[in-house]
Amino acid sequence: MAITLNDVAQRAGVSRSAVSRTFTDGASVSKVMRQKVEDAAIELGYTPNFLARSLTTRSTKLIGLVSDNFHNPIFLEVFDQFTRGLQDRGLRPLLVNLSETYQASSSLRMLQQYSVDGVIVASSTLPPEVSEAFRSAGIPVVNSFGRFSLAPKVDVVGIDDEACGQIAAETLLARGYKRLAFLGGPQAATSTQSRLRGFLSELQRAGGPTPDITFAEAYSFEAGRAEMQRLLRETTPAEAYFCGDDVLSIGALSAIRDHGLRVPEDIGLLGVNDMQMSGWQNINLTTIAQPFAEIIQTSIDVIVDMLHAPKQPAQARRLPCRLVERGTLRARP
Amino acid sequence: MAITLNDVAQRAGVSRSAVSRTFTDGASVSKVMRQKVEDAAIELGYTPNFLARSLTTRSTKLIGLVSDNFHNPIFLEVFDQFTRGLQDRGLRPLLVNLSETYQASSSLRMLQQYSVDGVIVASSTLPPEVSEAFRSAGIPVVNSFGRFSLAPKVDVVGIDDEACGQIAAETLLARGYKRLAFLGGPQAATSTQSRLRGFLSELQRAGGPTPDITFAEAYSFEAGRAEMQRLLRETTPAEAYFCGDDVLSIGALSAIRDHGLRVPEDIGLLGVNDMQMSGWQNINLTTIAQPFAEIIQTSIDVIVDMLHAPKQPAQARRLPCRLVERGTLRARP
DNA sequence: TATAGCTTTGCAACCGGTTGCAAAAAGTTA
DNA sequence: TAACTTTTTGCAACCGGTTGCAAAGCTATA
Repeated sequence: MAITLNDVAQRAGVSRSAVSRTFTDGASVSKVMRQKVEDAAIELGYTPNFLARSLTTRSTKLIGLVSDNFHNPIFLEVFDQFTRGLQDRGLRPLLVNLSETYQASSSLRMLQQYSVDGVIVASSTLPPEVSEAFRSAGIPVVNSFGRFSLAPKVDVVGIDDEACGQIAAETLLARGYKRLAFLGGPQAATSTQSRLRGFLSELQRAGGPTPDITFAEAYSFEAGRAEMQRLLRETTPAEAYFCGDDVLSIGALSAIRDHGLRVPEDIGLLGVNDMQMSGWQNINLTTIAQPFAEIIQTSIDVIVDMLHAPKQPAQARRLPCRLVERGTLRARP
Repeated sequence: MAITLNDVAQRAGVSRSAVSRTFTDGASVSKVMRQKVEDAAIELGYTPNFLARSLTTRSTKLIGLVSDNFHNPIFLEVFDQFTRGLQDRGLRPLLVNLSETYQASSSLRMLQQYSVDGVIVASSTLPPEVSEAFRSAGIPVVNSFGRFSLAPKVDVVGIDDEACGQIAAETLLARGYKRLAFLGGPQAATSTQSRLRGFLSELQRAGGPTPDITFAEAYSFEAGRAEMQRLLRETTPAEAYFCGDDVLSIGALSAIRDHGLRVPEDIGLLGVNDMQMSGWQNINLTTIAQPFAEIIQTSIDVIVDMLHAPKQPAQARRLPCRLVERGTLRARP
């Protein structure tokens, strides 16, 4: 059916090796030979079969892109940037959607069967074991948006969640807020735990108040809204909330407004992520930006390096967050 | 490095064919042989190499999933459902992100090189030629969210955009709106054109008014907001707007509120898509729902059928839309 | 027990490429 | 022109599998 090396060789009247060589850079081919082969190839519409080639070269240029986060709108931006970044480097993302029905363990086997050159685990909620399994199977892996650790078992690129919590504390204190609260993501998520730790330690250091602490069920609009509704109903609300992430904040925002309160006049709100939507004028969320582009770029750089270099000791990289001022916190007094 | 067929054959003391056969269903292997081989395989941790296999079986189970829409939040839901649906059937999505820097033509060559079994083009904005190129290259292809046509050159699964326009007209007329307007997506998008056509024809049939017609630059929040701002500034606004899609509507909504007008009291708004966010209580957009799950499921069914059956004549399938009542249109009088 | 019929097995060729090696060709130098 | 390098080329083996074919092994039948 498809045109193969053989067809081209025959058409050009040369050996198969010659054809192979004209399509392998760095191989030795004379000008005239190259011309003959390329003419024949164009004439027949030949393109080399990458998978057959991979058998001997041991490189497929396939990168497993595995995630369990197909609901938080921020991840569309993440997938956009990952796919473009990989494409720019001639790599191909094989997308894996982890869920209850498709477990991490089967994804490992599957990606092995497809001989992927490497794997990017893009998730802040998957346990480290998922990434570690790839590494122990000998597959280069990087965990994007993973948790920082001093002695990581796999390469991690993410933000400094504790520093993020600190920034939140500094910001809220500087605005003169007195009664503070932490409205975290799912309690089990390590990102939420680290942010809380940083938040608390900075409050303590600065002699600030002890905040109320609650957790939403998930990083989602509904969870944020539900938890804020509960808080408004059952408690005296704080003056300002440091929320687990933006989508959660937006849920909380809707609950506050429905309750007849104003933001930022009655209640202040601070998110994390700076997703596009947070900049929309009808949301206009003050938030701590994750450097998505840098995290993704760095992750790709790391995995590309691993393709060339032999196995290096794993490293965890922390990239800095920064405050994005918008309209859900009152101005400094 | 990795364990191969040979290793297992040697370990089990049998021929390579025997090993291959125990991992190929439908092949002839005796009980004892299977046992021996499986023992050895487990002992060594062997899994067959899918790519090597594909060389002779001519099936990679790889499906190219190509899209140019990595900005509209609705597409995260789309990718979620596509990847799960494909995974459930043992197929692997190779994600392709088309943009100015990565053209459709190079994606065709690339997907050919990876011998994909089929391609799903998920886009309502890409021209039909993109999908057609795959078909003429002999690769099974289905265009999801593509435009309906009576004599399509490739299989298409989408909504009935004209019917969608009709529903919009009926809905707005039934609410007693007199001054209507169409705020479309990009003028070049065929989806926008078809919806406009259905909208106009139904208005005419029912003896309704002639609507104002304008187009936003893109299916995006900013474009919707910018166009609505312009309308509010330069024209007498209509009583109700039928918008190109939900994200556009949300942009328009924000412009209207910023202008000090209320929705639905002063201006009515009707979207298309019913993305998750439209149900959020602070948006609460009345909209015409696309049957995403069905479109995606059908698309996968179609491509799977094509893998087994020889080339059939192309078919365009239209799935029905339905109105989702929320809070941006006034009630029937 | 011989024979026919079915199942199981291994051999060897093949899928579409790459690559080490040695022979052939081309280029240098004297 | 001869001798020596360097470059180009083809052969053949290999990557990790599958599969048609024929031989070997079994079972059933007479």
